[in-house]
Amino acid sequence: MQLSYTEENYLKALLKVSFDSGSEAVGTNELAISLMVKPATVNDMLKKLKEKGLVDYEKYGKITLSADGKKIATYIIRKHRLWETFLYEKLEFSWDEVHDVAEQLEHIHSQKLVDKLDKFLDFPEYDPHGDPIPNRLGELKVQFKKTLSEVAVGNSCKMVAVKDNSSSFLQYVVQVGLGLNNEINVLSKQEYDAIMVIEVNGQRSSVSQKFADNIFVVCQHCEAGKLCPNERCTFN
Amino acid sequence: MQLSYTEENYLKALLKVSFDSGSEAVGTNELAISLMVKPATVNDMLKKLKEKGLVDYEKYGKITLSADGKKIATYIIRKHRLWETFLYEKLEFSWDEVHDVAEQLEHIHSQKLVDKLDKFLDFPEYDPHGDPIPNRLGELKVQFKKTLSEVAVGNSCKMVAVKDNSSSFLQYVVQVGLGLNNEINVLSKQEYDAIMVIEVNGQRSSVSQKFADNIFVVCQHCEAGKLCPNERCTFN
DNA sequence: TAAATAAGTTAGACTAATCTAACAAATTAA
DNA sequence: TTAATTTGTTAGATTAGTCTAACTTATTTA
Repeated sequence: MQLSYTEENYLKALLKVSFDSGSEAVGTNELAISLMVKPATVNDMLKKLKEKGLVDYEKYGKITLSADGKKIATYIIRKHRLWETFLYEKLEFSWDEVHDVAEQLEHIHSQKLVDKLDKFLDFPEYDPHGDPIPNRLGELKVQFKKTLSEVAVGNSCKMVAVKDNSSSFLQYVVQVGLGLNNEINVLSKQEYDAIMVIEVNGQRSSVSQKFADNIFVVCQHCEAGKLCPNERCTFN
Repeated sequence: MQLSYTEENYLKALLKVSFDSGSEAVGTNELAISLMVKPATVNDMLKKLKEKGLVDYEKYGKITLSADGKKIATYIIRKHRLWETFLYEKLEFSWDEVHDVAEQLEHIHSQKLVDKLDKFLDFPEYDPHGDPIPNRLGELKVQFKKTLSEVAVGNSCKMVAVKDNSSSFLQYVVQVGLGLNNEINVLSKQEYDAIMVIEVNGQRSSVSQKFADNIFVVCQHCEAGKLCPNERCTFN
């Protein structure tokens, strides 16, 4: 089934929104905001995607991806993250530049291209933002991660990914001296507005709740994909 | 000016048809055949492209690219050929597989991507089919080449490019034992239907006029981009 | 629980890219 | 130099993706 650029984007958005919101079921408005179109437009497209068996959806009900739809959406995520990795690793794009170009490249139709790119990159497991790359079968590593905002004062943690992939956010992250696998010490936290003082490589910065919500971390003793062996770890 | 996928394809086709036909000016029908749409469709698009100042065109007259149009078309060719080179050199695609994927990749919009890809490939001058790759300024190497069908019996020549980039043709070329920079001896030629017997690396094959029309060659003494110093060379 | 608000749907319109069928102009050939 | 043929144009229709404005259903809250 050959889908249009737009249809692919709807499936991808559906997967992403359900990831971010934590719940399988997604609403029309939510999706419209994510895709930057009007709810009416989403409604029209939903009918088409339902017709094609890619979403499960009843009038006035919540939207979920069908098994087929999920497979396709995951494949698009795979392509997106492989391209990001290519741009970053091979073409020396910076962290904050890769997302927008990958948004285009993810829609190239060629199974062979994806497989060969994967091999060329030596089967990477994570993209430059720390997000796991689905494998050929659509499986992806589950990380036991929290957001920085959940870390208690006095604890330290390791940054493993970012939630927001926008250029402006990523540039800010770099400005704070932060990068993947860096250790972060949480020195203090305002009760009123949750502003945190953090320390990274000796550099102290104050960051907002919004900022901390977009940084994913694990306990520095944790290994990716496993529960931390440290009994006192607050991340399990 | 951000052009659509389709508009870009019209400009590219215009450049390609005028290359192939040898004349700047192109007709509606010719273009329609090249793009595999109906003449009426071409006519509609031409009005739009004229509106945007990308083609010069009067009712019932011939079509030519404007300076702006030519620049854009050349840039698309540049992207196409760089991607072909990437697929062939880095991802180990075969000769006949690169074209179709490059047809998609050429429409990715990112100046930075093109420049970085160019650098990554070490500024290649020719693509896997022997076609010259326009540089950043849109300049491209001119080759003093002929088609195999123009070579007289008893002469030998060197294959430098193919005209037809289709998978089926390229597979046939490989089958004949032929590749870029191979020497070809023209052993005989039928007067009636121009069928040629050629020899490549000791392998003899009979090839049709159509085949020979799609193989570009130079005298084996010629250097690309220069007139051959050999006075008896029939290629100058 | 009834009114207010939020969420979702429908009808009707627009644009881009395409088509078919009919028509007009230009070129070629008898 | 007219008729036949080729080439190019126009009008009207279609599909995909989007919109606005008006409407309906569901949820929240006073």
